[in-house]
Amino acid sequence: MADASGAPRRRDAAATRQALLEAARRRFTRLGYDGTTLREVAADAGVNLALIKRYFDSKEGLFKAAIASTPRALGGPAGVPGDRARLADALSRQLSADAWPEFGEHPVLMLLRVSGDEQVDALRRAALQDFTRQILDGSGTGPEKDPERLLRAELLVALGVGVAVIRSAVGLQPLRDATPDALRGPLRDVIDALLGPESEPVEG
Amino acid sequence: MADASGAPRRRDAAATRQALLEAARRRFTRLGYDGTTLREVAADAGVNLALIKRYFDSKEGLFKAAIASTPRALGGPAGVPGDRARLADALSRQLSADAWPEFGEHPVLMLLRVSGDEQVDALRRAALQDFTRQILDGSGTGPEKDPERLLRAELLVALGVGVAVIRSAVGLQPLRDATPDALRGPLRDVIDALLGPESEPVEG
Amino acid sequence: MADASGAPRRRDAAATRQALLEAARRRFTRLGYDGTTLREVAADAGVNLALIKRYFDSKEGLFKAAIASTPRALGGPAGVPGDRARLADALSRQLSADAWPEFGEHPVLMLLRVSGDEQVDALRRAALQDFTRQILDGSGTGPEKDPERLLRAELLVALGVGVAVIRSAVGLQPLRDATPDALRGPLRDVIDALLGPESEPVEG
Amino acid sequence: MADASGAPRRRDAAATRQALLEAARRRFTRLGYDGTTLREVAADAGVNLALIKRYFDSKEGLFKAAIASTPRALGGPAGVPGDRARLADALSRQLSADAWPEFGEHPVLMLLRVSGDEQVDALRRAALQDFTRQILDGSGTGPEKDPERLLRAELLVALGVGVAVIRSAVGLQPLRDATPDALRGPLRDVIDALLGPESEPVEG
DNA sequence: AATGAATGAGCTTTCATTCAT
DNA sequence: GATGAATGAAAGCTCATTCAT
Repeated sequence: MADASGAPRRRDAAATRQALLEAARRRFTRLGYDGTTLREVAADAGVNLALIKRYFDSKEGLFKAAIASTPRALGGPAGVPGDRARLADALSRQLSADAWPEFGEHPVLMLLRVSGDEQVDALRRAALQDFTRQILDGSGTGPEKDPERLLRAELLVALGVGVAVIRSAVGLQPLRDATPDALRGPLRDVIDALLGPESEPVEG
Repeated sequence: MADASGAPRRRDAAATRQALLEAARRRFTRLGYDGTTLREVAADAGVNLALIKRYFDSKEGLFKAAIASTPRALGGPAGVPGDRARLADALSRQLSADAWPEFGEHPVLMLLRVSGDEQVDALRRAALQDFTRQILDGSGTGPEKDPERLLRAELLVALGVGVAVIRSAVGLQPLRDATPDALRGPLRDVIDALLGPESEPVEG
Repeated sequence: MADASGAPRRRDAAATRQALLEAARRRFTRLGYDGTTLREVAADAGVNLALIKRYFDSKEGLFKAAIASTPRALGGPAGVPGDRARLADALSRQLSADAWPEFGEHPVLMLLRVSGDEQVDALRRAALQDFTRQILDGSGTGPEKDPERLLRAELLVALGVGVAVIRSAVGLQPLRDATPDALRGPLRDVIDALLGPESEPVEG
Repeated sequence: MADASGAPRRRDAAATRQALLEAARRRFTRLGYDGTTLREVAADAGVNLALIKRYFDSKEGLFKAAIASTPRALGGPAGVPGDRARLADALSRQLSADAWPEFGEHPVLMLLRVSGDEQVDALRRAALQDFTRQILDGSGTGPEKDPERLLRAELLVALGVGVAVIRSAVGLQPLRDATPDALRGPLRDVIDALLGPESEPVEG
């Protein structure tokens, strides 16, 4: 569907692997694990089906690689630095309608469902815990580890997941086409509500 | 798994149909569309596989019926009446760990994914719009239909969806086992943040 | 290859199962486990491939059923009764060229190779031990259980297995086309050599 | 598994070919034709898979070479010389439990099954006829070529084949672990029974 | 109304083989 | 001479669906 770009890309293992990985990521993100067939992934990548076994061993291996190669940073180059405004900004961009054009959908969707394999579950949990930690780090308050604070950060993660899921599954308007600008205000309000007033502007 | 209650329930169309529907709802909710097999649904219901065709025509027909039969009320018997505290209360109960024991998971999960069929999409959209409307109705402010207010309500719906999805997919703690009491505070904060301060207690 | 007899034999579970079993037995006997494909077995039986799953669950299930349904009696209706001449007679008939026309080969061939599955191994071992016991029973001597006597009986079983294998694999002449009459003399000599002179003609 | 001896054995065609051949012989003997995969053979030999094509052209080519390179001598360095005792001795050693440690199983097992290819069949037949001839030569009687005598020699070959097959396939005890000493007596009896009393010790 | 036999299509996986380098 | 990338065909298995009682 995508990369079958005429020239058969012969004899380039790295490129072939990469093409398969990207095709898989797109399909897994949009269609889920069961909805994705290896034949179609191979066709998208423009290579032979059996190469999936060669490079990823099995469908599960391909899925794990796809999950592992998914972007995890919430915000800028080095994650989200420490203040509330930047967190709101990062989230509103991440959750806007036209983010992730190369996936077709928000990549977090790949983290959901399938279940069963313990290793996959661990990967998914780790990814989401990563998001939670980034939110806490970016919330501009000390690392006081009280459980309610953790719960509140997880609720913010849940909000993000829910936005991605709803957009992908049913496309409610106006959420479906919301721009970063439209989301920034409401998200900032939610962040403040969940994480409390920003701790003193430490830096003057 | 459930209703194979010995006596073969011969010749009771309505009961048979109902048994199939409930079995299907449970499986679709927990395992998704692809993960649910008609044989198992029929076995759960204790009836013959071919009756699914008779009553629902096809797997998709069964799925549609399951979606259509899913509870839509956010709160009490007639939805959520008009004040902020009750909305927070209803949501915290709905999203707590042990709600919906008869489904195994939060029923909203059935509304997600599969896609493709236009009719199914319409059903799902309608269900989620229903939630949005109930939230707006329950938010204690006038029905001023500005789009941002709608977006903010949808974000609250997204939060709920996200909680259900995360709990089902990966089970982050402490969110996974959160009780209604643990959720009430944070949710109240989010509600207030998204829907603004409650309009003056109209009734004096 | 065999039973695709025009009329599709619709709606007769027992007959369908039987047809599959016979087709499987023929193929397993001639071609071994790996050499037998379920598609061909189904084609031979003139039924759909998926029915193998229905009736035997898997290839291994089919194989087990085929082994279990294989004849085990060395001789007459009730095994080999007690004297040397009848044992020689039974063996020479069993190992002659044109025995087992309905299998294509000697059914003992199905008992060989594949390995791996413990349950299958047990079935095979039991079948061959059955033969050994029948030989000892038919040897006209007391049941003195000394190990060498057991070893000698097993060598006789080995001779039978070897004849079947050689005939099937390479077809050495004159062994390949040997008639019961041609085999009786040599086999009688071997039996006597292995099991010792017949114990006193009891009914002297 | 065997020859991956560190240094990549570069540029030594004969050694590479030999390593492949030995690895193939081991696998074919233990696992049969279908159970042997070329990738594993190549891995055992520590060489690249494609070299099998270079040296043996195909899986069948490799199999033919493996068959052709299998030991055919029944007894000592120059086959079995002429007397009955030595034949029994040679056979009992050949058929004992721990003969052929370098194959894992008795090499005659490679001669069985697969079928189909005429050339392979000819090789196998020739090998078994070789055994038959050695037996007749070693039986201490004149080369009177009557067919029954041939049949009797073939039955002895069949006994050997059967022992190897049973040991490999199911492992009946006590045959499975029989030592040369345990086999010598019974085999001597069978030899005498099949080939008749030794003709006068011609050589004084 | 209800049952269970039968089917066709499609999936993942496995291999021998071929092709560039 | 040797390597590793790439391919095509076929296998076992699963499932929604249809057909005959």
